[in-house]
Amino acid sequence: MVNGQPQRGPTIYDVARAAGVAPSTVSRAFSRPGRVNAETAERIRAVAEELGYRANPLARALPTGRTALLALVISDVTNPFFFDIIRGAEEAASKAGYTLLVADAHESATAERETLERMITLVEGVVLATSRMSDSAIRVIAKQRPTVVLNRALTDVPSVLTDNARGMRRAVEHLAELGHHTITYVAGPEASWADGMRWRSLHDGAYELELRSRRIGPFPPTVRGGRLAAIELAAHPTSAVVCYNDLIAIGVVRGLTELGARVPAEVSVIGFDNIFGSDFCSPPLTTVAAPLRALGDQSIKRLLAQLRNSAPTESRPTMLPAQLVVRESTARPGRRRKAWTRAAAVGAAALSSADQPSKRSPTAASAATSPGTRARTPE
Amino acid sequence: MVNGQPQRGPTIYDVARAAGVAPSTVSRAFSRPGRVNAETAERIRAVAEELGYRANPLARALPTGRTALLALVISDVTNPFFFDIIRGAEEAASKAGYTLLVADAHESATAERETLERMITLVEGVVLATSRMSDSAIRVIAKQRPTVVLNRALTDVPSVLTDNARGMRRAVEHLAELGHHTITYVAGPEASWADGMRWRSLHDGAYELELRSRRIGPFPPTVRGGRLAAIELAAHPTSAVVCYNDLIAIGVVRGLTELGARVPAEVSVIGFDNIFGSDFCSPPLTTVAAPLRALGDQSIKRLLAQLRNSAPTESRPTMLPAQLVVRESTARPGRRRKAWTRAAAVGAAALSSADQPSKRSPTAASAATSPGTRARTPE
DNA sequence: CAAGTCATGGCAACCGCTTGTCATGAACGG
DNA sequence: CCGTTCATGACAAGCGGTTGCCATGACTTG
Repeated sequence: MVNGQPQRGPTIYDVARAAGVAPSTVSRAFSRPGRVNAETAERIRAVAEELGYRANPLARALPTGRTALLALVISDVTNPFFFDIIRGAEEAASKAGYTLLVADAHESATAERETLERMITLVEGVVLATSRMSDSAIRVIAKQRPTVVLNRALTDVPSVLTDNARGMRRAVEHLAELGHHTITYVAGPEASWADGMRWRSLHDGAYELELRSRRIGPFPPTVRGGRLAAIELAAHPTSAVVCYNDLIAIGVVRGLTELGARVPAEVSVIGFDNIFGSDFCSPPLTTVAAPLRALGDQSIKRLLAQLRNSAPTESRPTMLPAQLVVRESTARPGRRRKAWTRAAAVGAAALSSADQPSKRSPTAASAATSPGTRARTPE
Repeated sequence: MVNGQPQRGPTIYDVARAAGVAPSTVSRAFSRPGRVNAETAERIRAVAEELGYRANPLARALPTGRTALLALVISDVTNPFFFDIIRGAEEAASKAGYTLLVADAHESATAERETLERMITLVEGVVLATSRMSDSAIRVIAKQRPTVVLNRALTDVPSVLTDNARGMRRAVEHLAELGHHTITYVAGPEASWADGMRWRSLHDGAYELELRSRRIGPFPPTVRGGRLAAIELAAHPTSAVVCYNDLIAIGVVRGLTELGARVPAEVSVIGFDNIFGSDFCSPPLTTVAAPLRALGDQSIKRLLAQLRNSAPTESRPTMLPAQLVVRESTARPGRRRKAWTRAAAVGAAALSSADQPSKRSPTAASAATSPGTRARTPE
């Protein structure tokens, strides 16, 4: 395009003139089905088509406030956790005739607020996925536009949650069954509501099953954060680790491996969310799968319900089930536990020995065997 | 919030009344710095602050056309390829005071066109990343709004590209150095411009280095697509495979492994893009790294330049360098090539034997060893 | 046949901000 | 002392739709 100004197309006035009716009639022909004589409407539609008329969403939104835009604020685009959430949300939104504005908060409450500030006036509703903002900041938002929070509970603000408690419970049971006695929780961001929830559930579950639990962290919810955690883990070894999320878990596995610990032979690691990549990392991660797509879908649906009813429909949180996916990062505890800790204590980048493939029974039917793999790390 | 209608805040009229000036003066106090007496402006600003006045972007955009919105259309949110592109783009956009609208085309030209249709009137400019639309469809878009295409060349439409040719050349050289004689290219979507480009470069490079090349596909650019490709590869074995992208490469590796072929001992696999996950899959992928972040950043910058100059500034494509990242999915060709093909021919889900860890020299200094890993696949 | 209904289309007033144009008066120069 | 110039602020016309209300005329009904 040549000129800088956005091109303006034909307006209802042009259509009206061409069709020999009033602009208001053109408007109604489109937005108010029965309000206009069928034949007239048809004629108008034909003329509009011919002229290439396209309603200007801005102009429409100005008097009505209906922008047909919904915002989905996520804490980090770079986190695969949000893939399917976005997908689910996008689908639900566009099916309802809305366009989704995806905004990234860069894991920062400030950035989140600023971004929100910028687009709140533009959208009809907001989904805050894994928000890093304070409760009160969220309430400020909720006062301006219908709001739904994802993976966070907040009185008076509708929310959709994963059943972390049950998921975590299953993870703990799994480890208990394998024979572990102590579980270490690798914590994620302090600002994360889910993090507190998960830790509490682990703690309670462990208590009931008579296991010991401890917690380290917080760590950034990234692969890098997980590797940091691995170093700390090396200092105080356990046989079983549950991580805030898969990203951390992947980092932990890699970090431990580099430090010479074998996963799962010496340390079992469980992640959370079942993100893209958790099945093809090495070893494939045992993880508590979040219903990602459904989370996105449901949060938009709740938002739409609110938009329609013009009142926060019953504010009980929507609770979606989690599911333990057992892969190959967990096994019964071995005994060579001290070996790698010492190695780690000595130096950094490991000089371990573990060479024979781990022996554990595959959890599912199919059982092809793959060659070993090295753990070099070109970060 | 209680009422359904988006809340309307104070307007310039309210501010004007409270400050005892005309609305136009309030408007200018904000948008036209020197146009209003400094003291008056200060007073207005104070009153506005006190009233909590926030300019309504819609109302502002209506007469001016300046929505401060930019669209980034990507072919699939679920593809990690776009992570850092989005990041880079988002950053560049918000630094320039624009908000980025990220839209997903679901790998479909139709969906892409529809989405675009819906938001083109809303945005000031468009970046088409890895578009699946036809050239002519893109030109139609470009006629309506300033447009930049990413990873695609198109006369008259500014573009930013990765130097695929050179990257592919490096990949081919790498395989040649290792001693491979034939290279199979696993093709991605036919609608992808980059796909054609990559294949051509591979073909040419192979020719010059006196290797043989062939091509299979197209396959969907997903892990799943890669596994499909693996089956086809099993029918016509080669020692070296270059894939359209990392996702396919990961799928190929997994598929081959399940079929009983050892990677890289029997088959070397190279991916493209260096996406999230390509470093922690098993084995870590040798890949041609695209400058993802820079791609996002540069495409927005070009778009902004166009927006400012109100004319497509010099239309030479911006070319960004690619880089071969050698990890562990490539090695010199082995001889047991026939083994896995037969196995594959026999049945599907593999029953291979390969058990001893592969032996190859790590490419970099550090060299910790990890235990073997199973290839079960809970898809 | 008069009065009441109803379907249909037009008029005009917004929505909130931008901006071209003009009025006003102070400062300034000759 | 008068005519210019300039800074400042107000007026009002849009931008492109939406929508409440009214006018018109056809049709129904008693």
